[in-house]
Amino acid sequence: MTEPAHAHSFQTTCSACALAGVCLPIAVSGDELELLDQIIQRKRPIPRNEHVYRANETFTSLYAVRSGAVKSYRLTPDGEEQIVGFHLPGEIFGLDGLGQARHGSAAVALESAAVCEIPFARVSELAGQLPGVQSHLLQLMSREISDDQHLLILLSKRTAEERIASFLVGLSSRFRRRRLSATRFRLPMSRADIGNYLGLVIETVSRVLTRLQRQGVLRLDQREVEIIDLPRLHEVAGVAMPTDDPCN
Amino acid sequence: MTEPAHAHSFQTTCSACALAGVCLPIAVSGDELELLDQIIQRKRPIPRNEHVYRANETFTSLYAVRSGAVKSYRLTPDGEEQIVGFHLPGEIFGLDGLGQARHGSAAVALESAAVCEIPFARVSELAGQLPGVQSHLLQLMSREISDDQHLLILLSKRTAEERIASFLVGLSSRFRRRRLSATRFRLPMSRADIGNYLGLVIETVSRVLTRLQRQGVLRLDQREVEIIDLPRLHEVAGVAMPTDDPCN
DNA sequence: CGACAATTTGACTCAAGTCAACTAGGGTGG
DNA sequence: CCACCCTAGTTGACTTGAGTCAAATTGTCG
Repeated sequence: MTEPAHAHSFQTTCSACALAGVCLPIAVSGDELELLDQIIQRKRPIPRNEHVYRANETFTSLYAVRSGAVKSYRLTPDGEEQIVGFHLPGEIFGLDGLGQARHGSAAVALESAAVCEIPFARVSELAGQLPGVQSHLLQLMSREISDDQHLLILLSKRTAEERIASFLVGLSSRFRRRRLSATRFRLPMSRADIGNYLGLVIETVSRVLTRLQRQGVLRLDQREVEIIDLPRLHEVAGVAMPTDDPCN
Repeated sequence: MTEPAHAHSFQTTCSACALAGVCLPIAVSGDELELLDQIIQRKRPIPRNEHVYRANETFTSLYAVRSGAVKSYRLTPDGEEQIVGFHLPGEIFGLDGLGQARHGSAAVALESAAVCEIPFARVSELAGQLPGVQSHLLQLMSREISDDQHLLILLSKRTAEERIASFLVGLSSRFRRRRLSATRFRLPMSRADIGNYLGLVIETVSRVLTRLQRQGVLRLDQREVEIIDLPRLHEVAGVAMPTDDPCN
């Protein structure tokens, strides 16, 4: 929006980005990537609690997280928020309002975050020409559907302990994918956010976490997590989490 | 699969179909529709409990319900099924495995059903040429995302009563869209399916339904529903259901 | 007509929610 | 540098909505 004509303001090109291979261009090669690179805008950092977009705003762009973390949520009819996803570096968000003209959800930075903005009109054009982009787009959307459906299963059939274990396992593999430690990381979201996402009250989240800690499965210090016994955590989870399950 | 070379075996063309305007071609016009018509295959009726596709089968086609009803479900890691959607005449299903090579869910007929099969490779081609098709495809997927997220909210924050009321309200508007009665219809699914979908046990479904009946909100006779006080039902629901909420 | 499947109803249980203190950090301003 | 406050998180005691188990009822179909 407030981006100057010369869009490449903040940092590298896609090909030089540390997140290449995690992010959008994964299925895109050579000159395709170059084209893409020209339409992606790197926005200045977004401070904690600031919105990337709000529910009902006109849909113009997809976004990729470069650093920090973002949550997206919907408003329930009674005005509460329901978090529908957390987005870590290298992940794309904002797909929801894609067919519609407006966003159905809102996205807000959990901590100071940098995002790339990808004007959809341009991607759409590209998609017409490059089947790689087209199919990658569809892949992203179907992954989103998959993720939501995994979460559905979690919410409709799983106990508090299973939900939280799954959640942590899921985070763990997302960190691993970025070649960060899968067993030691910092939670970018509050207990309240975790609870909201998993359909639990904050007290329950807290209790389950301390229980897992007492059982020696993990160690917690504030938002720092160390998973001591990952196999055990998998067992407790029983079910795979969104975005970490290769078999879709 | 077993379809003869001459694909147009069962019934009309899209333009003559009673469901035109509800189904896929809604955003497609004139000769586009004709093209589409040539790639859609009308399969012979699928008997109750027979699968349209199974989880993990290679993804080849989208499907549209012509008559009857279909549910799609995922298998949880412990082998139970989690229903993720019900599909009524005029609705498209099978979008889930779209980006992936395989279906993540399975689809099975709830009652004897007729479906149209839409080979995706052909649609994909078309989409490259006709932006109308392309954008309609995206629209379908984002509606699916929306629907799943509505269901998420339902499951994570709502009481049994609210879930069931929402479910009925949702069905009601889907019947209305087909220009059928919004207040008198037959449930195509069992109580067990409703419960599974809404994250409730069958006994709870039954109890809530009888309670709503006692309160004079609706009348039930087996699977026949008559909604006596739709506004009241809306109130009880508190939240809108998947696929009936125009504001995405 | 029997057998099986689907649904309803009742009695009891329990996982998670509610309410209410309490604790620990993390700033901020004097 | 410290007193203070504010937010995030933890813990305990109690309540409750929905699940479990069990039995009765109704519908369906060979």
